[in-house]
Amino acid sequence: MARHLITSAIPYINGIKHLGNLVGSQLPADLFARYQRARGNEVMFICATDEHGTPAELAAAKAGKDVADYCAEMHDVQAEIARGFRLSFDHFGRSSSAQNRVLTQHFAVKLAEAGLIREVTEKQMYSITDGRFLPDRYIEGTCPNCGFESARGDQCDNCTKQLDPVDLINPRSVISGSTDLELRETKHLFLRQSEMRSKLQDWIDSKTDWPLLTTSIAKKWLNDGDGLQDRGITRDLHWGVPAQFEGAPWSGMDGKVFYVWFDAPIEYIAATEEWADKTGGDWARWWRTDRGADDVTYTQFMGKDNVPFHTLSFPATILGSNEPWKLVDYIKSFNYLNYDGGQFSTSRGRGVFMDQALEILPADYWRWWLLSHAPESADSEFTWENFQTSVNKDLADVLGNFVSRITKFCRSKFGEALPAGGAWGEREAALIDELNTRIRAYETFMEEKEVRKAAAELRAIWVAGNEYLQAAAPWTVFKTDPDQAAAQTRLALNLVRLYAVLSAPFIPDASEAMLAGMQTEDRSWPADAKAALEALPVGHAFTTPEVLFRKIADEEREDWQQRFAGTRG
RNA sequence: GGGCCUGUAGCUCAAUGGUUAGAGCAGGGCGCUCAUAACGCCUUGGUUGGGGGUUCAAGUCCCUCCGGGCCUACCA
Repeated sequence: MARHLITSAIPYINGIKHLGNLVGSQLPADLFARYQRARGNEVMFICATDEHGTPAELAAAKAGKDVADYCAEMHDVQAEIARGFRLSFDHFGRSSSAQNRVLTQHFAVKLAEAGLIREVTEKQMYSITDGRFLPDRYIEGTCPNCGFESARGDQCDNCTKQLDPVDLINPRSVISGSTDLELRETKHLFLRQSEMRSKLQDWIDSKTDWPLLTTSIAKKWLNDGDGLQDRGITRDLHWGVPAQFEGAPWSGMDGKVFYVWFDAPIEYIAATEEWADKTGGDWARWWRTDRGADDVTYTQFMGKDNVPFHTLSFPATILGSNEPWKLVDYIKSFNYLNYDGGQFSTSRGRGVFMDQALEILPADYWRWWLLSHAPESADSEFTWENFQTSVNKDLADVLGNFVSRITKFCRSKFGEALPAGGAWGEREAALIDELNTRIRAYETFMEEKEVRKAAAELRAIWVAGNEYLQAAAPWTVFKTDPDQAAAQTRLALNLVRLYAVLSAPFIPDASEAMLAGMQTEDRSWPADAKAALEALPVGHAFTTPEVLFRKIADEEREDWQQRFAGTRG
């Protein structure tokens, strides 16, 4: 039995994520996790909320809440929504956990022992009114290049020129609007990634089967300009893992915390510890190659914005520690999902957010569309028309109607149990051949994390059932040869169970509904289609399920189109 | 500015340099009547963004121009 460690990029705590965030990491990770479990493999599927950083502090302040309370509340909200989408995490952790604090500090010490931490004193903008140092993006002013009045400290959105906050004319705090800014000296810890460059380069070069998107971003960072740069791993914030602690090999870091991007990936490990503490399980056999993790296959899922941190920073942390931690084996990255001619926008409330999606339709509808249109090779686009068409055609007509037509046919002609009599012939043999071929193809696409191709293959498997029924025509055969019609009907009812098993990673609720209808708990993966189509024997009782997927009407679609065009309300 | 990705049928997407560029949806025709007005079969539709080049052979490789997108290290 293979062992799969699967992590999804951890969503930021600040607010509810939109469908683009979902399809970029959590959903495909869940698909893979469910598939591996269905194949009988041992799976540890980890996700968490990424809770530290400036935006969390500001969002909490805006909500008038203590940041810890705010994060706890938002974590529960996100966890509830994740359950709603049937994301099957073994554990949904929190980067603010005690386990992560200990582990993050541990890694920092190990990196320091390896000579990979250096202290840097630099000058940064401090807002006296806000009482905090401001990240470049939290400073606005007039662009010295083009005169644009809302240029950010890092870049002017009008002329795209790269800026430094000190370049801005009349700089002000984005938070308070205050112009009471000054440059202050501050000391930070830097991870000497430049020292790790050739090691990381060799590692990336060895990953010839990774998505182009993943390796090209990594190589860009490795080779751009002077090559991989050292990176600050601390910040002047209150909310985070304290950078000064008992046993720290440095001093003068009081009141500072580790940068979110240092502690966030470490949370993958810490979340597994959280899981172990909760369940009594053994986290080390997933993460320590000296403690049983050497046979683990580790796959990460993320949007393209996360790639540099997962291909370079986090591996630098792992490798630099000189400890036997499990390193990622495959990084599946995704492009962005756009919304109806533009981008999803959290700030402008443009697009569909996860909570809203579930208010409108059940999880499976969204899961199917998102996964079958996953932005793998390029950015892809959500349109309501496309969504409506896919749901109505693929789910309602092809799959749902198949279940409906065969169960109702059987009920009316034979009653609600698999009828006896008849035998299979050439047509059935041909179907079995096709199914075997397609199921093997489906497995291959799933193993390769080719999400859209897997979805297309699954759909083709559904279509094969309709083709068979149409060609066999048991409703006609029944008039002259009821035994033969019974054999055909038995096969088709077994197809329903087979479809439930194969479709479960994509549409778990519908899969359960199909199994419930067939009154079986048999979820065994079809090693051979012939055997799978004999799983439910003659006389096995079933119930005719309710409509599996309802159709989306034009009026509904238009209504939603209006509702989600502008501001979230 | 630099780097990367991308442009293929009306739409969404496929195609290790190798038959006549393929699917789904939409459109047209036929069939079926078990079914959620569902299903099946057949079919229309392409100067592969433009131009040039390499090659026996180019959607695929090279150059160039045009369009779309992302990243560019202190948002996360």
